[in-house]
Amino acid sequence: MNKPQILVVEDDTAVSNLISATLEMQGYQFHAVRTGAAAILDAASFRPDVIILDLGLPDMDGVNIIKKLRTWSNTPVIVVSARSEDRDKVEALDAGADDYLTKPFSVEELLARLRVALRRVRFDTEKVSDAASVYRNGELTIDYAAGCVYVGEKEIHLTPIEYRLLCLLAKNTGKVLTHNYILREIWGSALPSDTPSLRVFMATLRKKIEPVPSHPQYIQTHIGVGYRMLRVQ
Amino acid sequence: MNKPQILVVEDDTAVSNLISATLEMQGYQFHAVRTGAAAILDAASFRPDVIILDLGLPDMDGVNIIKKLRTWSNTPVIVVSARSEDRDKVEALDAGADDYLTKPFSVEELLARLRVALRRVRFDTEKVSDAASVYRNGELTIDYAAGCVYVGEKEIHLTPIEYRLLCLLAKNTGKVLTHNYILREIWGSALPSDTPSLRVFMATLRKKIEPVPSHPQYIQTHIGVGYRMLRVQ
DNA sequence: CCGGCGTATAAAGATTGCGTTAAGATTATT
DNA sequence: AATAATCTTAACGCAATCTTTATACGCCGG
Repeated sequence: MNKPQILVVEDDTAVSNLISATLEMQGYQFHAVRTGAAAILDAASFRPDVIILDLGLPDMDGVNIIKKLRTWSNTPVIVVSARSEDRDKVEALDAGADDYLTKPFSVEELLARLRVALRRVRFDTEKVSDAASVYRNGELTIDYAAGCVYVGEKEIHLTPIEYRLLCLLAKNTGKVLTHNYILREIWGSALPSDTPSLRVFMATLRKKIEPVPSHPQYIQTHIGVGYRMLRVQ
Repeated sequence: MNKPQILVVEDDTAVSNLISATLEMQGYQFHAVRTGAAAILDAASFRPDVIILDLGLPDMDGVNIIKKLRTWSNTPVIVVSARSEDRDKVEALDAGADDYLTKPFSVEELLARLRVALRRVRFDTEKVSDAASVYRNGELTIDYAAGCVYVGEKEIHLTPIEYRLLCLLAKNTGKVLTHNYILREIWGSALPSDTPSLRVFMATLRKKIEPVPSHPQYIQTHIGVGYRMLRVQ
């Protein structure tokens, strides 16, 4: 394996420099960015092995960055945050972060936790070839990095849940996803009361992406089971 | 997936009880042991999905437990320790631990980090099990992961009960399944009134998968007993 | 050849689950 | 605090599915 690539997302220059200097000294290759938007773009284009993410960025909420990332990537995320409340930790970890360090942190500990993350990447590299950052299926295009969805040439607007739902289906094109699985993935815990909600979202999603919503081309219903994204053409 | 299995290794009764009670409340299955020797034994026999390990055990050094474990297992290990020195953390993490929590810890945080570890386990096993999830018999193909059935190249649509019925027969190819057994497996309880229903389902299933439904190739009737899936070709 | 037994098949209800709409509640935005 | 966007909930018509019922078929011993 080549030199590990690390993406550092941190707006505080002092901390960023500290981390960068440390990584350099350890022989890692890295990119440093200062905003959430840049983080998402870089995660897609540079394909880092691990992401070190500060939660307190100026432009986006850190948890939302993680969620957005997790729609298409499994790259380990180590959160570095000034917030030390349990709530913050739980929220970030449940959103998909792999580890959480509270500032001020020890450089040694960060490096150790980084090694843990890299160990895992090495372990399951090639087993799960990380998805591409653009998904195409028929007329449908999802640009994960930008968070945009197109039907043909036209960009369409999706609400957050609609977007995550579509990504989930797209990531599992060809597989039937059960209601419970979808509910767990999108809502976290499967409150059975949310099932009707899922139907509503499917309806609105189909209205936005299907040429003829009453005869779905992309999203197929499996009655009594769940839904499935079909490969078109 | 089944209930996650957790192994708790902790000699302090108070902490052990706290963790156990919490796990129980969350619906996890767990074993609690008090020594390093027992931990190694249980990790081998019990095959937990995650191990929660206290470093300060009476009989062995915690780091050595991890090292020993890592010679043959990749089960995620979450360390819980009273030592908060960087040296200890680095040592444990580099020995193969996946996470390190310092006592006193918040139960919420432990649970969140546990979920992170379980997420990884589930992900790994999913990818592995995918390979063995296709059944082939003559022209018949069942893709368990995708939940689809093909006859030749053509996908055919099955209702939930038809699908479960076919899977049941397929998983017992060559064996005769009695009416009662099938009724219990598919309907849960064997109400004898459902037997005619079973016949109807067999008929529709045969119509969908058999080239000549009146001369079944796959599903054989054993009069007075039940049905059997035959190995074709 | 007949009649009983168990099965296959068809068709007719009964039931369940889905899609859709719209209104109310919640959350984000300004 | 007001407004807009989003999410949740409830209701209802409709379609798919399941169960039931009825009839026909084949096998076997008399």
